[in-house]
Amino acid sequence: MDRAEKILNNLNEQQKKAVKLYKGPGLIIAGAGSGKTRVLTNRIAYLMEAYDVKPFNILGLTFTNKAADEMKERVKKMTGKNAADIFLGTFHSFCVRILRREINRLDFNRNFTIYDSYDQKKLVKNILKELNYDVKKFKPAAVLNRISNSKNELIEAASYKKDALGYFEKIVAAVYEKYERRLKGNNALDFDDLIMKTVQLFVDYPEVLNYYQNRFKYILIDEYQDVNFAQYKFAQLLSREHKNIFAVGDPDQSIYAFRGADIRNILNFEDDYPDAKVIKLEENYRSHKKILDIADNVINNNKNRVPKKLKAARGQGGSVYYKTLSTAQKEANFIAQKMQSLKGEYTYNDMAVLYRTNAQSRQIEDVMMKYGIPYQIIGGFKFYERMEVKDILAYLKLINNNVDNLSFERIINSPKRGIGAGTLNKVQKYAEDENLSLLKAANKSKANPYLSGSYQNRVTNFANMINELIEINNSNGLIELFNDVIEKTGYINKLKKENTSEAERRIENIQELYNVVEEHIREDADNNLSSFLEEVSLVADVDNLEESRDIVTLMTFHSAKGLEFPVVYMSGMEDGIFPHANSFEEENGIEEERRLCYVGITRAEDILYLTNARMRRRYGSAEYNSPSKFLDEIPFELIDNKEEEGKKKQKTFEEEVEESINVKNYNNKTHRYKVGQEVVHSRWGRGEIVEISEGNDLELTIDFGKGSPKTLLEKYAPIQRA
DNA sequence: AAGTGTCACGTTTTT
DNA sequence: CGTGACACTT
Repeated sequence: MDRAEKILNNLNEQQKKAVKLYKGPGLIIAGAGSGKTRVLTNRIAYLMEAYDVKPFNILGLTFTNKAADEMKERVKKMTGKNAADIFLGTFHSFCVRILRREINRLDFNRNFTIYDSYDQKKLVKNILKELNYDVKKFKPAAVLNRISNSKNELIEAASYKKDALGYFEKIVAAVYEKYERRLKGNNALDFDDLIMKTVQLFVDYPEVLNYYQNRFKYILIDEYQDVNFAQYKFAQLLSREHKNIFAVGDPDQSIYAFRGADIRNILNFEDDYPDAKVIKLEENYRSHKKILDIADNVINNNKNRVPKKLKAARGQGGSVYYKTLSTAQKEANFIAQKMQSLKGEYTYNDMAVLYRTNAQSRQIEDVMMKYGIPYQIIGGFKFYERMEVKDILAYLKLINNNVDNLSFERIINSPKRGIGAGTLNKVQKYAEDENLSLLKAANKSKANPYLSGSYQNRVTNFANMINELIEINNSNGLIELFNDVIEKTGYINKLKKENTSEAERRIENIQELYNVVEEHIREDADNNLSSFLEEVSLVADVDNLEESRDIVTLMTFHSAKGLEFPVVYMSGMEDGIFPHANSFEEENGIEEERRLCYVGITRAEDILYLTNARMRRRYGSAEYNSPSKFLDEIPFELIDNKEEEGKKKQKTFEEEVEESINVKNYNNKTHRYKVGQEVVHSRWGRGEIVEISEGNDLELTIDFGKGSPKTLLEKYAPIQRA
């Protein structure tokens, strides 16, 4: 059997048809778990083996690096070494690659900085203030949202202004214009620019478009249901010449409307590409039938949808449980208990907890710790949002792009060097007078008339330090640069002097960032500052998913797309949480939430838990939600534990609360322990409380039967009531 | 300039 | 409940 034939092995008929598509547009409607990654990777391999397509003529676009890396790995396995020449990456990373080569045409410099949402918000806020708008009345986030949406629709500042009718729109228009000028001045692009500017380049410079059209003759796009207008246009332009566009997606899994994804892009594919071959993959290899039936019942409530029904290749079996708990706390406890009892039959990395908002992760995390269940949180881990990490990155950004004024502002007095807001203001004023970047202005501080002598010195010293680091970057590698940034800024030294546990954590985070640098060099064999910053800017949370250790995964429904787990816990199934209250007024909001629910259900292979709480705390105060309307859409007979639940007399809410708390009053709070009570500790096992004392914190003395009784702080001890 | 205290406000979801 | 913005003090 030759290699091309081998690629078709173990594929079903529809998959084979898809993989064998050669030229012309193709649309693969791939239901959840129908092997879409397999089709994508096998088609890439098949193009090379059967049709002798050169790897460097193939472009594969995904939404996360993780998806791209997985595909790369699989293609490599099937075809051998030449897979390295295929461009497989995210829309954003591909666009950055083009822009690094071509952006000088748009009057930017190649070493542009990529601003993240935090930077963007800061910039918008500065501009609102400069334009004398009240930031409390006109929220930077809201203004930024409008700007971002416009960019996703390829609407430039000038044309936004033309159509701006309302009062708010006019303000947005003014900010948008200034925002664009500021970005250009800082030689920076925001996320949305990465796509928009590339499209602009293609439209304005036909020779550029022509080059990339001929370079990438075969284009494959994953998650096509989630492309926004800019990405849609981008793909259309790039494929216009050779028409070899192969789009894979599932309209029922479109969940990114809030960032401009437009489901019509996939629904209208055949209008855009009239001779498109359309293939449907409806065989699901992931989930047991019961789970698919539930998913099917839920998604069927969407009106705006092309009917489709998945067939369960795995057949009957699978379990679905539904449990309501009195509080979110108990819901988390319930999940942890079920995890422990499934452990053995399943491993921890077979299990995932999904929730609608990141804020919900906290109480689940607490309980995981309490039970000693190892876990990872996707997205809640805001490493790159930590102050110290952002500071060090700001140094690196300024070194890489000397006109990046936003980074300059961030670090000129961090760590503290006696340059406060007043002095910064004077540097800015001088920079404006002389039309200089802040760093250039700082370099000329001796001539700055606004600054007195001692402040001239402080600013000059700072500028000199940056100059030195720029020199170091020119002649040394990344590691040396990183070490010198730490050294010359005295960043870690100053933290050490603080001698607090908080400072200790900061130092650890900086060391972690150092590890990221090392790993970047190791994996990409790339010792270049610009590529490091790019990688750091374009990582998705889910890219850091740990799969080799035996740990449970906690993440949002959104992050879970594309993943699968034998055991899935869908938590917070409550109206207002999921579907989220904000979706109630949005047009098609509920349908989008329902698709998200569908995504959640179809992550499960064997066992699905649906849980909710009657009471949960938000902003510190109690909130009472009724069960999610999506639960009503699941036929009763598909729930496995209904009898058990039915037999047991439902306790009233008050009874359950009574049972769980209120043993003794303490600091105006209720707690759950009393002397003589049995508890279980995650490490020492069963024990009895022999003493309770009330210092600043509640202390429990517990006798575990071996050795002397141990005194533990209630708020940290990994214990629960037996 | 830097440190401390008080108050309002927020949470969808993310490349 | 936390965070962050701003006012006030040193």
